[in-house]
Amino acid sequence: MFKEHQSLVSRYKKEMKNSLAAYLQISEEGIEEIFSAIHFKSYPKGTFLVEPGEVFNDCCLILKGCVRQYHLQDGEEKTTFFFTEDQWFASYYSTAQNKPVPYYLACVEDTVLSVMSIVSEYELFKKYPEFESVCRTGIEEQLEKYQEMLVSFMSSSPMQRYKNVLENRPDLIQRVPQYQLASYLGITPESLSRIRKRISSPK
Amino acid sequence: MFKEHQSLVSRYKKEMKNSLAAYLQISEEGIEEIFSAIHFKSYPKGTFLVEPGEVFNDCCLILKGCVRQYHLQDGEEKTTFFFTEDQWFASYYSTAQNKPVPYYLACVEDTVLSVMSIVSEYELFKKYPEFESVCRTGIEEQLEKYQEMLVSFMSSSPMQRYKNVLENRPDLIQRVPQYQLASYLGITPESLSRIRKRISSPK
DNA sequence: GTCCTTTATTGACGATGGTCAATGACAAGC
DNA sequence: GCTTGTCATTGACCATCGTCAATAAAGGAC
Repeated sequence: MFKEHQSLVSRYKKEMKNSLAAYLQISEEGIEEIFSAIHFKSYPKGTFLVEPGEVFNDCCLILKGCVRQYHLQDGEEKTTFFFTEDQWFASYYSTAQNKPVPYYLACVEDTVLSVMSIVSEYELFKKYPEFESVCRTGIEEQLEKYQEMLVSFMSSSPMQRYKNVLENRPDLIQRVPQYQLASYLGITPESLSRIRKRISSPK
Repeated sequence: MFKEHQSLVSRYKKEMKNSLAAYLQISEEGIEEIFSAIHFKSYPKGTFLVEPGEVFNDCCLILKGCVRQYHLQDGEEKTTFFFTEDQWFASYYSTAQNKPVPYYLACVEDTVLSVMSIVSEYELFKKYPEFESVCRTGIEEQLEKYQEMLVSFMSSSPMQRYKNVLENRPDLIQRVPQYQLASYLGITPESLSRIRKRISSPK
């Protein structure tokens, strides 16, 4: 683990425990048991969390850093998501069906995650229905978010999509190489370059 | 309710009760209570289930028919989803936050739904954790499905998207007017028409 | 620092999509 | 039957995107 991550992690641990206690009206031991199923991990830039062909069994929350999801299509990288601070990801399908995922998850930056295996999650759900409730609500929110992303993507042009990113996730443009951002917008790096030009010098 | 829907509905009711009993290891009365919160409704083609500005409080499963989600953007209809048999939809965000939805849900055909209000759902969750578990799993599946849709949409061209529909939901092409399908694919009716031509007569 | 790889930009050109207008096909209402 | 309105198709024209190639800029390794 990186030196600069060690103090971060101990802070995150405290925060996480406080959040658990705030959201769950259960016994101290319950909180403790759930907390002990959470692992804090630190990865250097470039690390793959999972690669095509592997089963992905974890639910990961980003505490610091950035993770990119992409797959190869005819030799081309297609970037589909950038996860950053406070966003989480998992593949319930891969875990439940024991099927490999078709994509890479790669750290775009040095990254700190809190990780819980889906199996522990399910065991804890049985034991603490209230924990299941909190997680279910989180999943509902995530579902809503993905629906909105889909709607937004379907009903806008590449230029509008770039402007959306500028508006809603301006940090991404600094953090992420442009060719990755381009495929995230569904276009080629050349087109993104021209869109940026068109925006900066509108005739 | 349509005459031809009445016998359908009584069949669906039986099926639904059987499914509940199969998935939930709880008392007869529990099943009965959950079942009684489900309402079966039949709507003629053209009915709006919800319109922009209204709060949407239900979780709807399509037993028969087709529902289209769309919104207006600069006066243009943007179709974002077609829900058909065995698919369900809800807006947990709208219900939980008491915020209006920004879209229409309109029946493209005469449609039969099973409906449960989200409020009853949450009450039943408290009473029957096992019911919550089953629903959570359903939501996880839905989340996974939307992620895949998003990935598929992001990484394919209009022509590929049309071919995907041909492949995966061929019925849609018969059931739905082409101008609605076009905006579902993110293009204009004219472009869809040309894509169809290109496919049918490849030079 | 230099070298080398990766990434970003630019130009040229063909393919595709958007727009507008005209036409054709079809169904509903009278 | 005719009319009307809706939807689908086609053509013309321009904007944008993809592709390929060349060049410039940035970042790492040494």
